[in-house]
Amino acid sequence: MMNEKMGQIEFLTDELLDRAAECLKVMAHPVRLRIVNILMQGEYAVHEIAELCKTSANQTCEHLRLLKGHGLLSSERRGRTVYYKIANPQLPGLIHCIRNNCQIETKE
Amino acid sequence: MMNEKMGQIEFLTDELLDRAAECLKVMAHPVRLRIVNILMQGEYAVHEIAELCKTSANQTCEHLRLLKGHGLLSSERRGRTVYYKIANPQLPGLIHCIRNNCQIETKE
DNA sequence: TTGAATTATCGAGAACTATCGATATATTGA
DNA sequence: TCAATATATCGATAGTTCTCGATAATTCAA
Repeated sequence: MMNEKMGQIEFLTDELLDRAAECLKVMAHPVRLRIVNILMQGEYAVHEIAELCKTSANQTCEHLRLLKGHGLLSSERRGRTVYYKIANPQLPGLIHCIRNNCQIETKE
Repeated sequence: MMNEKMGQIEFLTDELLDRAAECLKVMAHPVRLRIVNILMQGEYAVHEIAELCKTSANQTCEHLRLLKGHGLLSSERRGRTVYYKIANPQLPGLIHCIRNNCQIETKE
């Protein structure tokens, strides 16, 4: 069926698509995008992130936990403060790409 | 607070982050990623897409409707067949970027 | 006009995600 | 030890998304 259409463009594997969808689901939240955008400048404490994102401490923790759980961030405690930073080097590239390609109309 | 950290990297606006998150939510599904990946090769009929994605006709229609509703795809009926194609020129770039940057471990 | 093919929509239930308040844990300093 | 600060977790609720079967709409051909 439609063999003439095949060729030129690569077909992604199911496994890659599953992983990509999973990754996108994690990123598909305005606060989590904001967190990653902030952390592109360096390491920040949870309370600093919460303040910059205007979200409660516990919500901030949950977002951070999710991002960390997917290997996107890492954390380090120093005293009673926990600092988060970007752990996955691909993340800034993804953010730049989203910035350039997600200027898409929002409707349903 | 932490003024010394500001600078170098751009801060995205809330509005852009909201739109980006919305866009990512639409893309954050393996079948919808597959559909876009398929349509990067050209125009396809609904039943062809369903077959290639191994999904039922009605589910395929719903995914297509969602993607079309966000301006990512467009459709054209010829006879009793409806053909879909990519409507947003940014989409292939986003797919390439996802392909390159979403090689991320899947866990919780 | 009837039936088949193709696409689209609808409704219900399941599964998942977000949010919030309450509470727990960890660390420091008085 | 006690209180304060900072972070993390828990449980309930609300909201969203997914999936599936049923049904509707459109078009063509017999």
